[in-house]
Amino acid sequence: MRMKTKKRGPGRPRDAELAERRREEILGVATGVFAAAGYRQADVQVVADRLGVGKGTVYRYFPSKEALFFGAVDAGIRALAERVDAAAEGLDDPVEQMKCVILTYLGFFDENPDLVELLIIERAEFRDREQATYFVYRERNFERRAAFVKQGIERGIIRDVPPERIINVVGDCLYGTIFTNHFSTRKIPFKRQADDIIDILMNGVFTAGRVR
Amino acid sequence: MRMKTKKRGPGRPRDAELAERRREEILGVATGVFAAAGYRQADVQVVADRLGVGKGTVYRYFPSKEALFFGAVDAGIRALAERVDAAAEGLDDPVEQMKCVILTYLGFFDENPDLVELLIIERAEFRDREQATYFVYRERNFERRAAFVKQGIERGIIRDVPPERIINVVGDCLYGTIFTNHFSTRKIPFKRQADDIIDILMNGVFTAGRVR
Amino acid sequence: MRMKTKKRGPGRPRDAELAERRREEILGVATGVFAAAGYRQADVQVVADRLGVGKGTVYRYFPSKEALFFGAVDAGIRALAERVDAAAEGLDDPVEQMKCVILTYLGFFDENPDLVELLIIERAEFRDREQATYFVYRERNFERRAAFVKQGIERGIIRDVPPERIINVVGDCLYGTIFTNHFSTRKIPFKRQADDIIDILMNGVFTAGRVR
Amino acid sequence: MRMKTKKRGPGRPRDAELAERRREEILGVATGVFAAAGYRQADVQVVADRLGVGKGTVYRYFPSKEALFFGAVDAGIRALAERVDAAAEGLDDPVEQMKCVILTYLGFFDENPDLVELLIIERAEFRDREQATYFVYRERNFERRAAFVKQGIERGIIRDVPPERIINVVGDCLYGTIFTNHFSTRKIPFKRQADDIIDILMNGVFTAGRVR
DNA sequence: CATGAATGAGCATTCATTCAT
DNA sequence: GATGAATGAATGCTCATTCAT
Repeated sequence: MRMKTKKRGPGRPRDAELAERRREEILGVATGVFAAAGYRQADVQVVADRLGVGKGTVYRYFPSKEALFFGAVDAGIRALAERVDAAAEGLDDPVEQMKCVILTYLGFFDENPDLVELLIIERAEFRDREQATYFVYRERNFERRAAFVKQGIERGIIRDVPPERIINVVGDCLYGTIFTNHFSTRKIPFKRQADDIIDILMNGVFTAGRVR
Repeated sequence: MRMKTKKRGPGRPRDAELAERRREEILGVATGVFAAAGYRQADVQVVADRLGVGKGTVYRYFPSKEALFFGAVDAGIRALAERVDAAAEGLDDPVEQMKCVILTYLGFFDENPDLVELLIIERAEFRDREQATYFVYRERNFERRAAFVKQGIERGIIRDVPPERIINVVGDCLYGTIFTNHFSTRKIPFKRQADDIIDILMNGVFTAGRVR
Repeated sequence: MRMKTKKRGPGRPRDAELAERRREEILGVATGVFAAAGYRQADVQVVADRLGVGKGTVYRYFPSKEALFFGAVDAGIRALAERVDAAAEGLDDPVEQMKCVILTYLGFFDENPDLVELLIIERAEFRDREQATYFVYRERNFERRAAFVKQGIERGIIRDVPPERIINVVGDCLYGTIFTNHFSTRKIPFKRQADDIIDILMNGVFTAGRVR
Repeated sequence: MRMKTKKRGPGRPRDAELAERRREEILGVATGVFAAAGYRQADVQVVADRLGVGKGTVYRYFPSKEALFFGAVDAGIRALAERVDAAAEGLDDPVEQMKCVILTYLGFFDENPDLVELLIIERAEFRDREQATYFVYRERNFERRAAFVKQGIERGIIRDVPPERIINVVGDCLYGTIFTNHFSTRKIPFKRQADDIIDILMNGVFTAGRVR
């Protein structure tokens, strides 16, 4: 870790901050370009043009188009994770947490539709990868969510079924929802959509009391 | 066996049946090639090679690579629709029907993983299309499903919520599930998966009796 | 010349006439197709389609696309020659003959614009040929025209310059005229155009009496 | 010699001059290749090979084969116009000017036979264009030529006929001449040819004094 | 460091011609 | 004879990546 507490000496400063800012700028533009054009169709030259820099400069920051793409996906997923974590933080009630996660998740993709495109593109172009970026994220959260579900079960709020089952179904439902939102003509405000999903997932389709 | 009862004019007769068989053969191979390589990477020459025909022959049946791709997607979606319709036919009970649809749907994609790839590729490559093929299929079934849900509500089996809400959530859940199945390392037998989904969607996450 | 005075014996008649008619039909269609599309772009299949026959049939009458093209050019040039010869026939006055030839020539190409295209296409595509078809035609007529010019000189009507000079300039002028007519936006009725050309070529640009 | 008096920003500087030189080099080679092979048959790779550069480089300078072709035609026509204009400049006598234009025109095409091929190819391949490049050039010069002809008429040197008539016939005659020169086996030194054309066009075919 | 000129592998598509029926 | 299914050679164009300046 480089310390920056001391004043630097003479000479050109290694402006790591500037570099970092530049990197993020590039990723922002790249996200838009990839989302709009697809991986193959996206032209690194276009990214450079929009940034007002040379193509070589982009290659200084990212060794290849692929690296640029994955940089964009990672940044997107990281932003999603941060947002969801921040929203869920401090919510002790499992139910409240689940509701909050759903709402935040849908809200995030509503604001960042490009990321949905990136996720689909990742799968379409890099089908060899063992696990897509998104699912790495999902796995990383698994234990935390499972703990919450268990808590809910212990408190008698959540039905006593394997937590994994709940997490999977909820996760798939959300994943399917963002895809459908962006790939079909369906237009529902994400807040109402969150309510709908929460209602069905929480209470089920059946009239109360009836169990399969 | 081709009947030749009618006199025919001079020249080589068209054999519509043979042509249709050939068309389907081509689509079968193309599905595999596209699913394995992606749209851009897929080489029409490879399709021809696998069929043991010339590239020109493929172009006799499909005017372009794009047409070939959409032919494959359409055939897949049509097969899905047929299978699900056939399975659901004759089931009067809304609940039984819903269960059956879910099971058949997951079973179909379990058997035909290539179609999942095709769906994702369609979206990744042809993002300009107003509505992806899959969603045309979903819309086509909407009314039918809504009628069943209403029936279930009238009979007091299904909670009295807008049928649209149920159909959307169930649909998104299934859509998300097949994607997750094929894009993550998760491996669950589709039957158990169907049971899991049915359990959660039918009964909800909450303990019985509790409503939001 | 095949005699058909005697009745033929039994068996299928060698219907040479039908074949000839078919050949001409094909050439007529081919002329239009080549003129409209150019040599490379013209598709033999299109010729067959317009005739309502199979592609193989066209190839029965012409061994190759090239033969088909040259057949069309030859037919066109032959028709031109016939028309011009017929018109000039019986005209003894060299001046009347020259006028008549110019008028007929321009009239022919006015009626048959496709032939102009064919001539240009021949040159554009078959630049290896020693002499284009059109110039074979021009050479074939050279002697005849020269004889007339000489006659005119002897009679004191035509200036005493090498007949070749006159024939070349008149020929080039006509050739340039039909090309210009079809390749530029210039639209002048061919009769007036003939008058213009005749006026200038006959009387020159200078005021009478003045000679270089 | 490139001046570097001004400070420039980082990165490789654009060298507009070099680029222009390169562009012209490419056009020169392309002219030869198109003239020799025709548009369709010409292979951009051959152009690149002859230049000793990669195919992509050619495409850096010209966005398409078509643009390359039209670039070559334009350059040729521009060179023609410059040469003719330069030669005619300062000649006040309408007759001298006309003679000079004819001589220079024929001389130019004698030196640049490739351009004749390009003109014919343009028409053969791009028959949809409203007006071929050559005729744009001809139209551009029309007014200027007409003014000279009028002057000649006023001075009593040129017969009092519509100037348009003279310009058209002379223009068509020249156009027809260059085509004939290159498409037939006729081989006449261009100077003599110019004299022949001038003689006939100026003085006419008829013996002096006789007018139609 | 930044730039952008140069490269060339990679792929869809067309269509003349052949020949089994 | 007639047909049309099959073939495959031929080529324009794109764009990631490199590297001289």
